[in-house]
Amino acid sequence: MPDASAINGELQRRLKADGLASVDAVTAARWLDQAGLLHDSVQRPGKPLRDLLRAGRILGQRQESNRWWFVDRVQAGPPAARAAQPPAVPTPISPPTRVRPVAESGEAWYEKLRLEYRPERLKVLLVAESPPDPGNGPRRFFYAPDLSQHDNLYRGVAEALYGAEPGFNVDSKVQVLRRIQADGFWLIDASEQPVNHLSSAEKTRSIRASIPRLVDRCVALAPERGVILCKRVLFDLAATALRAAKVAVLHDTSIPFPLGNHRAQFVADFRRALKHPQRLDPSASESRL
DNA sequence: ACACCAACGTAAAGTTCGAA
DNA sequence: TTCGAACTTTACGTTGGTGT
Repeated sequence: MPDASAINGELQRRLKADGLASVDAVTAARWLDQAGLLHDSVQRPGKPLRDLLRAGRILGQRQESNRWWFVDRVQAGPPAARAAQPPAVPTPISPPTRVRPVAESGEAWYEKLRLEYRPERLKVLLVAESPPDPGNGPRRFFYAPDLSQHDNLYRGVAEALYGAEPGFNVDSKVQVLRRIQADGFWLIDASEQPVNHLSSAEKTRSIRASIPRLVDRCVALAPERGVILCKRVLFDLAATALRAAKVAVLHDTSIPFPLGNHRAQFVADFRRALKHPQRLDPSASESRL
């Protein structure tokens, strides 16, 4: 009989040591095998741990809608006592205690710019993937005052909102950002750390891990009309969770990132989303922005 | 232990834009 | 005109979860 207390202790210890908010069942099973606490199955990796998960014996266990199991890091407390709690109840970490392992300086730069353009009255919350990792080049960002050739998201949003107006100049970035702010739009990122330098698999894992916190933030920000997810993978990973949390997602299909030939599609989908009938407050005014 | 199915991960292809 | 960068889409093999 596996020692559930020792297993829970080891999983929480590894999550804390690695600065992770959650871990998938297969990785967790590998940890336990390495620690000599639960021998993993070679043919069916993760199987022994999944049996414990199905029995509801793992602290912080969670099963996604796609049936995949995860173990979340939980707040400090006696593991043995908490392991006996009812199974399959998500135990998310509250935002103030979440581990943020990467240097704050870059993040603070993004956050400062973002806050400069936070609208007084938030109508539509735009969600992007993450701030871009500039590599060795200058930092880039949706809310950065300089317009670079890589400002695809800014160009897409500006085009969608104001591109139909004669004489609209997308190059006046600061003025356009102020107008976006005045019109009640604000952009946040699903992942607060850049993920564009990661492999597609790592990127997906990173975004998926950020979804619970993204949902919390969207609920807290409570945009009047709802959110628009500005990339296909974001819609695929977050739309269901957002709707489950009673956050209105203003489009029913994924919207492509506004890059190159996909910008026209983004603009069309974005404009359609703004006409979406879904509302958080059915009594809200019918007037458009 | 096995079969089945859905979801995932990865590589390759496709598209556009800007620079040379 | 060509090439490379940046990114999405697609196809297909692999993997994970479940029921028996």
